[in-house]
Parts: sequence; structure tokens; C-alpha cells
Amino acid sequence: MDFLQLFKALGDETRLRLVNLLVQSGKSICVCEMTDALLVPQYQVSRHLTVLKGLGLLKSERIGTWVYYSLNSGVTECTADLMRLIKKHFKQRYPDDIRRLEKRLSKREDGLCVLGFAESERRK
Amino acid sequence: MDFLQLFKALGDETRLRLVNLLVQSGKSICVCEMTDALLVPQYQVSRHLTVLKGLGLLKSERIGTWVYYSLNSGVTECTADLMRLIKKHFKQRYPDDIRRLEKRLSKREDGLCVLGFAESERRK
DNA sequence: TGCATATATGCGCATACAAGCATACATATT
DNA sequence: AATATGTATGCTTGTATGCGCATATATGCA
Repeated sequence: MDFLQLFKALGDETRLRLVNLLVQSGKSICVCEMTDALLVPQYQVSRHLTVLKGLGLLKSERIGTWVYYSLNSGVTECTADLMRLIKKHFKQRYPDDIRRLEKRLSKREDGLCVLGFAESERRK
Repeated sequence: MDFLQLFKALGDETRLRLVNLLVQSGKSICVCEMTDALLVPQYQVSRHLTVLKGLGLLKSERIGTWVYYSLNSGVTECTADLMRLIKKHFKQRYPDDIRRLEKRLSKREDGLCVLGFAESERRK
């Protein structure tokens, strides 16, 4: 992966916050959960995730109607180093995002999302 | 320093190459030397250096008509970590830049730049 | 003081890209 | 098949920003 493209991608705050959710939690998270965590419109979350996936930084898996995104474990060493850096230094950077995510994840059943846009009502 | 702003800054290739020069060499380098190393117009080098300095990433010192830029040692730990990451992973990323820089630095006298735009003729 | 040179910057243009809106697509349920 | 819901995506618009050009500023020297 191109480091320059990676910096460009992380130079957008929404994408940085999305990556932070995945890095800090270490989990697969679906679009509606991230939407509720970041409090931004669903289409923004979806678009930015598409960009990050296009860079090879994320992978996705569909389960039913839900699509779960997670960090791609097959990235280059420099990318992995950068992810570790973000995990280390961003723990307290977007605390509200993390708090909302935790709250949202607690509503999963059998480890899977069963809600839609619980708090956002799609945030239109 | 704001990590987001840092990513934005490094998301520009010219700025990334400038930082790379400073990180890999560990030296103070003047504008005309960087101009010759990167083969881009002088005003671009100056402008991008101003941006990086504005972020607190670089510091500058004027000696005669020459202005030397170097990494600011007083940055936050996360910034320092990022610089180490770049140093580690960019060694072979822009080899021509480094080669031209080394060649240019070899023409210094008493450790100081004594040339102008030797190879570029100001690159206008 | 006048000139040369290293560096910085005001300005206009072109382009990249994120936001917003609407809508299409995919899947599950009845 | 029809509906509901989670997700993705055309399309337009506004804004941010890098580039190129010209010029200004700063310093040194004759």
C-alpha cells in the first residue's frame, strides 16, 4: 500500500475516526453501529469505508443485511506500524466515539448487530 | 500538535518528500538544497516548508541569505513516533531525492551551503 | 547606494474532494 | 410478490488547496 495515499486517507477526520473505532476495539463493526458511534450520516460512513477498503486497509463481510468492516490483517508492515501508532496515541482522542460505540455494541445479540439506526433514526 | 493536521500535511507528496529529506539525513538543510534534491520549483519548496513549520513540525534558522530547516525536536511523543516510522519505512521510498541531496550536501564548505540553485538554475 | 542572490508571498486558476440529497441495490420477512 | 430495512452510489455544489507566475523581502557585497 502507498504510504502517501494512506496519509491522504487519514487526513480526513471522519475516516480517521472510523479507523480509530476499528483500531481501538479490534472488532468487526457494522455500518449502522459506526454511524451511531460517530453521529454522522449513514451515507458518509459508507462512502468513507469504501475509500478505506479501496486502499486495502479494511475488509468487509456481509451477514444478512448487515455489512461488517474490520482492519485488514494482510497489510504491509509499515501500515501495521501506523495502525499501532494510532491505537497507542488515539486512546483518548475521540472518547465520545468510543463511548457511543461501546454502548451500541452492548446491544448486540450473540455477538451480532440486531439494531438499525437505534439512536440516529438514520440521521437524515 | 494535532495528529489530523499532521496526516493532512503528510498527505501531500512534496511535503512528504521534504520531511523525508530531513528525517533520513537528520540534518539542517537550506531551501536551495532541498529545491535541488526534489527538482521542484523554489516557491513550492518554500511554501510547503512554511506549512510544515506552521504545524510546529519544523524549525528554521537563517544564516546569511540562506534559511536552514530542520526537524523540531520539541514535538509531542506521537509526532516523534511518526517521524521514526517515516525514517524506518521511507529509506528506499524516494531514493533519487536522497541521492541528489547527498550529492548537493557534498558541495558544502565548512558544513554550510555556498551554492544557489546549482543544478536547477532556479527551476523556473 | 546599487546590484546579485536566496527566500517568501500575493494572486488567479484549475482541480480534487467532502457534503448533501435522492435513490438504487441487497437481503430478510410475511 | 410486496414491504421493510441496512447499505451503497449517482449527481450536484461548495470549498479547500496546490500550482504557476510575478513580485516582494532580506541579506551580502562591491
